[in-house]
Amino acid sequence: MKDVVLIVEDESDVADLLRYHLGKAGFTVLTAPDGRAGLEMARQNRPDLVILDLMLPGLDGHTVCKALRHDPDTAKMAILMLTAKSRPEERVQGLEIGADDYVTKPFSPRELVLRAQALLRRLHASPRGEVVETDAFRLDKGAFEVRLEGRRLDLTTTEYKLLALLIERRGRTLSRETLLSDVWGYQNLIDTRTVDTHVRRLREKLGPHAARIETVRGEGYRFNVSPVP
Amino acid sequence: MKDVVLIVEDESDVADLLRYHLGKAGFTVLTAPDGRAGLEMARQNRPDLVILDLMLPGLDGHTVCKALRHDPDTAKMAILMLTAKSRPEERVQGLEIGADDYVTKPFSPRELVLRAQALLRRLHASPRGEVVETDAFRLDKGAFEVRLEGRRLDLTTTEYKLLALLIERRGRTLSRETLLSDVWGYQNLIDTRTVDTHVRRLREKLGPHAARIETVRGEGYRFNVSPVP
DNA sequence: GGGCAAGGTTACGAATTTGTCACACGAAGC
DNA sequence: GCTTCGTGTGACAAATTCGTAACCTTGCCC
Repeated sequence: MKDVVLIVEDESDVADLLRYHLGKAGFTVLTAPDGRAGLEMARQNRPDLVILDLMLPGLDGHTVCKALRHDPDTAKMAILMLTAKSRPEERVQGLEIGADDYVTKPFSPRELVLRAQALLRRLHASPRGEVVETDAFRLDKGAFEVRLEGRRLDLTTTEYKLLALLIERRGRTLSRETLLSDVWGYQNLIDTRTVDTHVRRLREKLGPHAARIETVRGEGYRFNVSPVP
Repeated sequence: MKDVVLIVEDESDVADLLRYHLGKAGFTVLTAPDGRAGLEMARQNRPDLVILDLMLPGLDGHTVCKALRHDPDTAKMAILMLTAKSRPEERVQGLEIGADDYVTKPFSPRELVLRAQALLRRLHASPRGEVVETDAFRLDKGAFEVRLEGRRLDLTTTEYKLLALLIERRGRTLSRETLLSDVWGYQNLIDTRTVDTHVRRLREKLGPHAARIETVRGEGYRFNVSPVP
């Protein structure tokens, strides 16, 4: 189960180094070049961990950290601060603002990865539900969420149920009747065309991956693991 | 819904015979002429059952079977091995590798269909989603529902999350902050009194079991397994 | 190409859901 | 008894969500 890490770092060589090592360690990596982009990406994609440079153009790390903790959607994320300074008072200040850990530059990539893993181990102490993963999708039944390439999809209950069903039975064509009976419950007076509308709404939210939900003319819909040839 | 069977068999007359009888028995039938194609088709189409000839060009049945069991996407499928040999040691070897059942050629189509049906009955009997049961409550995370004395509770998303959390951590007092952070995902923006309202709504739906959600004055709420003394 | 059926798209009103508030109630402290 | 604090209760408006209908596009068969 891949964890998602967001790197907020303006120096691209440092970001690349982090991306390489974290990727190698099995994380899904997102990056943002400045504080404002970082905040937006954190809110949109809900990473498990945010690695935050203290020195940033525009909003600095402390401000971003406070904002993350303050914003409803991002308050729970683990935050690891990166700083060039190692003075104890800086460290304390950082932790007070809400960072979970602190690493000083220059850092050993190995140490950083270990710290990240330790943070997430703590974060995951609460048990998660069952998880189904395909190449780009992750269905987390415990958290009621679907992630696409690490980004959390914002789904309604019906949409979640429908997508969860499609993913669980991926590779199979499911008739509208099957979908209606499993998602809506079986004693329904609901029009089968309703399925079409919900599929459309789902596809909209899947963006470039919309084609994953394939229409099988006269049969129903099917979720494909890899793009159709 | 129809069960899907994948036949991996290089002799087309045998494959046709199987296709005919399984189709007549109500299965959706897919075929693959060799091991490599079989693996690919299994991954793509996720059949319920794979009927696997032991003797195949290229990858042999044992290798395919091991590969199927190794990939999490295909590991749970039922596997029925077909072999020309009936020596007991072959049978044992096949079962050790992970096949669920074994049929020797020449076989009676009727027997094979019966064995396939038996395998699938077993497969479908095992529960899918995670389930937590107390004396009167059953939380089914897979089906997204809570049952009280067998009756399905009609809950909204928020109510379900809240009740699921209380049941999962039953016997422990959970503060409003904890509940907010776990159900809503954060603690900052929402009034803690909101929890009270949702607890009230839940209790309403629990009817005579309302007291199961105990108020711990000044602390929070707690779900009790047995009625409060 | 014409005609038809299946599916895509958009719009919209109704129903549901949700967070907050105001007030009522009751236990604990004085 | 009186006050206070924490919680229960009912109401409400805003936001979300849903199913349907109407219209448009596409694929398929002749």
